[in-house]
Amino acid sequence: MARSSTLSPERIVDTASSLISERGLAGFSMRKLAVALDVTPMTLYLRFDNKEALLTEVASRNLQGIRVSIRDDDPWEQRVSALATGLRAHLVADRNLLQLYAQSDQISSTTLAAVDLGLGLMEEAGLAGEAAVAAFRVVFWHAVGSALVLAALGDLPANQGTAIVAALTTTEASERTARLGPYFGPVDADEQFQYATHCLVTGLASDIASSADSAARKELS
Amino acid sequence: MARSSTLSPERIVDTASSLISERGLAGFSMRKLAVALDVTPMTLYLRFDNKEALLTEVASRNLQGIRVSIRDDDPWEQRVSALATGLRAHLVADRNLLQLYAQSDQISSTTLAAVDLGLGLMEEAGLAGEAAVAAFRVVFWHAVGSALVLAALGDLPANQGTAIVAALTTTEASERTARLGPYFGPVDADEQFQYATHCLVTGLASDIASSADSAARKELS
DNA sequence: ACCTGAACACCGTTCAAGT
DNA sequence: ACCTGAACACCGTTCAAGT
Repeated sequence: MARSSTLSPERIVDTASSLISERGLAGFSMRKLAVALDVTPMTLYLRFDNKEALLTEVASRNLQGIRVSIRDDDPWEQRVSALATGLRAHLVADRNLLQLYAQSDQISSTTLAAVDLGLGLMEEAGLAGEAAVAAFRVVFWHAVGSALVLAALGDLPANQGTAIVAALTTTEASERTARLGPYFGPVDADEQFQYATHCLVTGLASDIASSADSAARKELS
Repeated sequence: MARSSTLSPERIVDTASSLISERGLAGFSMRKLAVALDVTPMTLYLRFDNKEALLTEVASRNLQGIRVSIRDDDPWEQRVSALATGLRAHLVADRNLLQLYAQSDQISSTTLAAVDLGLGLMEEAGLAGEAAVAAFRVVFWHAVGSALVLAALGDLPANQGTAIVAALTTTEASERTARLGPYFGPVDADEQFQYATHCLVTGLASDIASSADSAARKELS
């Protein structure tokens, strides 16, 4: 009879995930996890090769939950932007876990319903095969990159803003940089992302349109 | 008389920097640094509050070396792309140090000649004040985000490519995703970045142009 | 088969003491 | 003023032994 107390790998990953989410990656240790599960540290090593393997599993499991939904009647640019925003929002939702993704090499090796959605958008724009995948990658990594930047900068955009002003004005700043320095105030990371995404998607659309043109010209000649 | 053996903070930071660069951040410790400097660990704590403060100093010092040069006679889009590419190249140059930047909250608080260059490009495009800074930020964080993505994924794009194919085909993949799965092969990270940068800069240029239009319209009415 | 206690080789950091 | 030895409270991981 399978005792309910049997320590399944799933329960280990679950507990590790909530410990990290609650107290942060820096405060996480195999020993604390063992205490939380009421076992000896060694017991964990019977399920996972080492700490890194366990963390990879935690990251992978958490990323599988990504779901993004967009409104079908919106224009193309807006739907692509919504996809990027949704992806980023999921990654950013839990700072402690995001920190984990950045160390686990696993972002791309998880199943994403969002991948299918994104590929659909690219095919709708007229791209096929490798070109569709390449265009999707641009949007996908844009969202991931923005999330990683946010994680790297921590939760103190105000602090960061003042810091750059200080750096820009103390050193041999050019007239231009000194003049624009004050505008390096606190950034609204979401607003910043929206602007960047708008530019990226606009550029992507125009690139797709112009390569469709040149393909059409090629067919005529 | 100042003995040459006096342990300056600079020498500590220098040694820490090369230890991390050579053997990686994971293998770095205050004790090993102390051995390398032939002092007691405690001596380091007389100069720095703790390990984190020392690492922040290392990151900050390394980022101050960023220099990007672009060709003045290239078209605007190309120069902006070159700026982004140069920034990213510097960040990516040393993987071990990049890992460090991602943890140090310091990317933006260092002096960058590149900042001045980027701001100049935005003013040249007709942007002023806050709008110039916002546009520059888009390009800057695009480069940083891409570098962080690269660091997060490690040096194994081939591996990563096959992993996503496996994930896409094993699960309930839609017809579309299964069909496009094979195109998720190994990615050339630099090529990927070039494409994304091209889209971003194209979109930025068109956004600048269209807001100049609407500003002109406003002035006429 | 599954789990444990004790140990090894490390950490970051601090104390009281030396010169 | 500047540096040290010894210690504290942790780590990840492994061994040999238990049931």
